[in-house]
Amino acid sequence: MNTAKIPSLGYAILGLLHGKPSSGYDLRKIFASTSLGTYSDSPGAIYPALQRLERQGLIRGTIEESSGLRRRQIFRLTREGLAALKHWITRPVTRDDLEHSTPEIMLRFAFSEGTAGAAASVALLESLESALQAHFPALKKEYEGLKSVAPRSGWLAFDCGIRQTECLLRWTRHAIRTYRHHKGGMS
Amino acid sequence: MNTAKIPSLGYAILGLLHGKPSSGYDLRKIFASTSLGTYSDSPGAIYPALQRLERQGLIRGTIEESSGLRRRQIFRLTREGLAALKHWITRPVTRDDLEHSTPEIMLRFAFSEGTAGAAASVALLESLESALQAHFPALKKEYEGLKSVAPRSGWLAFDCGIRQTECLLRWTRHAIRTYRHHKGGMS
DNA sequence: CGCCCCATGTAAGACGTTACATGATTGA
DNA sequence: TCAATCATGTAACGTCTTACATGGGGCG
Repeated sequence: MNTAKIPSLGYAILGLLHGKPSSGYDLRKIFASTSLGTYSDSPGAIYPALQRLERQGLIRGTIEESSGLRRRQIFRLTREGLAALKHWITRPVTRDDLEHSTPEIMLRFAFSEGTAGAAASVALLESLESALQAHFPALKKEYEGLKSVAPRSGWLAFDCGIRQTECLLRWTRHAIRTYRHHKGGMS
Repeated sequence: MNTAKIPSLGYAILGLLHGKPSSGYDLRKIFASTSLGTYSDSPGAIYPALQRLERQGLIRGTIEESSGLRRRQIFRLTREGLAALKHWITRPVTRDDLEHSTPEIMLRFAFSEGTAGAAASVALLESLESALQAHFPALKKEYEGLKSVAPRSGWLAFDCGIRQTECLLRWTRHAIRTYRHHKGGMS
């Protein structure tokens, strides 16, 4: 398998293209108008990213001549691109994922059902739940150590992190229940 | 005023140095052992950052000869550095802050009390609260639009974002109450 | 005609990552 | 003496940001 690293923006693009083949301009509009991970809508980020993905064989662009407007290139996922997307979505959540990029986990989950099916969504959620449970005691312990030495605003900020983690865990369980409840309705 | 942009890591360093003058190695250990924003502990990030900050006149390093070990350079904030740190902390929270970097707001708050005093901490919290309140309706509206068209995992992921925002707002109010309750005890 | 929207790109620079290099001291 | 730890740094590389460039089409 091609193991070149793909940045978060790359996966966002792959996920969007899987949903609907689009041009670079279309993608820019999506990034500009929605709070999808809040990636930049700047051409200097998106067009080079598309070039990289095409060079890696994960997407393929075809020029659309039909309409009267200027040349428009529509990109589609290749088989390899779909495989890379699925691989990214289905791999288990690690402690590292948790500490460095919760938003990226959410991006993975957002694309999971349409790309890999509801079973993969649930698997990702369960992986996230257990990673959170494993991570939580260490967080609490660091908090206890901090509370005695840090200024008030320091431990309060840490408290915010703990609350957000608890909130995330509650959401995870809620999402799992949502899937279990009406288990039908796969796309 | 010197308006060169300072990246998030730069402010993290300024805040830590304000708390306690340290060497690059000390800072690396702090980043490696605590979950302070989860910055990298790699020398390739920290030493260049220290050089930049010194070039900008925000910190000054003095070589410590005393102990038998290898040359150690201890960095301290300059007056300009303290001013830059205060300026960063006391500026109001914008919608842009909210969308792109909640962790950075938390870093600002964590350093606020020790750097600019409890009054600045409360001001930052109040600014955050009003920014969150202003941002919330738009979030909800986007959610309503999404719910009808996106796959389940898509709107569930968005729901997570909403819950986290609510959680952050609750924490903000809790933190404000904490300050109001025993208003004494400034550092 | 001038202006804005569509649509694509490039160039320069900043920042972080990974990996490597260096050298001194302490302890087995 | 060999390894680990303290302590600092550099080099190559990839990616993102900001700003600029280009060019067709519709509209007033």
